[in-house]
Amino acid sequence: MPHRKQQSTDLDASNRQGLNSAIAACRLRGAQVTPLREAVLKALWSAKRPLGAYDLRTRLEETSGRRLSAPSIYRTLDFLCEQGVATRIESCNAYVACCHPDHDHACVFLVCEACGDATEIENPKVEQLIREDAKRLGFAVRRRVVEMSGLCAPCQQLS
Amino acid sequence: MPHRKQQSTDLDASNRQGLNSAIAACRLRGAQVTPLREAVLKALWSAKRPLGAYDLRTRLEETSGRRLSAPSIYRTLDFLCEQGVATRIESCNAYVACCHPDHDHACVFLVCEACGDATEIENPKVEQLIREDAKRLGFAVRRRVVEMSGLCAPCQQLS
DNA sequence: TCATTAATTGCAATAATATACCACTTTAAA
DNA sequence: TTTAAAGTGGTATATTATTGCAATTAATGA
Repeated sequence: MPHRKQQSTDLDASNRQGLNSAIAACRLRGAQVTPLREAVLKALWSAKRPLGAYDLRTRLEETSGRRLSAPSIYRTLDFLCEQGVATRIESCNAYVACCHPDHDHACVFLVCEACGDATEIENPKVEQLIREDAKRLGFAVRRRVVEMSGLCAPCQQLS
Repeated sequence: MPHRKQQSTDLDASNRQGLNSAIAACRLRGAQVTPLREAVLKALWSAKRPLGAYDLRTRLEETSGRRLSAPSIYRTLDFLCEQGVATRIESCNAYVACCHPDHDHACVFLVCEACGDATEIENPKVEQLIREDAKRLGFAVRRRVVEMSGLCAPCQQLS
């Protein structure tokens, strides 16, 4: 029986702050933060866990009352990932709001197979180790994917 | 202009050895190595780079002259991954023969975006760092995905 | 301000990836 | 050799993602 956080459409204070700073970061770079982009980002912040593109679409359609096409969703997600304010979790085909958008680092995600929660942790040492390995091989790293799946502490209790 | 290794259906000596030791490893565990499983594994070893499930199907159909269903391919790939003799590269939706099937470690893959080659490296320190992080959070890691994408040395020269 | 260009969005169609389900066959175990 | 388990074949379908083009909106420069 998985432990599952309650879904809510509104943001608590800390998430609202995260959302706002993400928006500010995009604007600083001269990127347009359109209503659609903001709505998608807000949905990610309010979900707190990875959402698939089509899940996200359903949520946004329910919230906004209008239809959204798959390409719109994917384009928007691509934009948010490029801006570093969202991240694609490759092992889930899903997307989360990024909690540390301000610097270029190797985020490590711990993804619970039972409840679907994804915890983002930072570890500069992991980043550095990998960078050294890559350098030794002459490989120019552009993107890092570090994802652990397993069981989070609450779900271990429940199983 | 990407650097691309030549495709070949036959295995050179080192790949043949890898294939054989993978087969032996499965058998040691009491797992059945059926003709289909062996054929898929051989195709992965001869490709040397990640192949998508449908690519793999095409190759096997060309080699064997008979049709193969998608479910057969996926089931076989799941088996090979469970046995640790193949790995799914999440960021490519593709599969490679695993070069180090014998122990449970965090493989790091360097995937070239230009030529598609995937280099597997071992780094026990990465494994350990991640394990420590997870332990601190009470997270029980089951599966590790560590993938870097970028440009391999030969492709950097060509660009 | 208005024209021009660039960026963004809408949308239909379709591609690519993956799974559910059920019948049948082969292999392993009793 | 019967029985149970494991593996395979195949259809259909689910899920995830992209292409291509038209319409719209926003940014830029005269």
